[in-house]
Amino acid sequence: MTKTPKKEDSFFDRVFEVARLIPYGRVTSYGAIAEYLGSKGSARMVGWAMNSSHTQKFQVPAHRVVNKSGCLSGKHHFGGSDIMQQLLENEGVTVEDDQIQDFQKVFWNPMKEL
DNA sequence: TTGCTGACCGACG
DNA sequence: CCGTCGGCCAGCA
Repeated sequence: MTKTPKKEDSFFDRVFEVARLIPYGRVTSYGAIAEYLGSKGSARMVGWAMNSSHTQKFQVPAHRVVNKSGCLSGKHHFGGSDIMQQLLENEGVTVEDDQIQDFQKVFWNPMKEL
């Protein structure tokens, strides 16, 4: 038994779960999700989880997750194009120079909303 | 199995 | 103001 559980209550799964809860036209930051999970210092894992998000069967709106500066830090991982920006603008979010405009306005806080 | 890296954040000088 | 470093956890070679 050294192994475990079939139940995947790993840090990653929680990140994906929260990411899926992000409403349309809203964005959040890695630190916000990490803090919501109770590990404020593990913001890196949130970003890493997004990288592994493609391994999940659920579609994870990683394009709605940006760094605390509102900058599309992970846009290079979406396919090498401005797809991330296009998706955000498609949802009504204004993005310029890889940076979200009115970030505070479209910012979605999981701790506050949930 | 061990070790390194990674889409961040905050603090320090 | 800007550059540098540490910390957090999990996947991958």
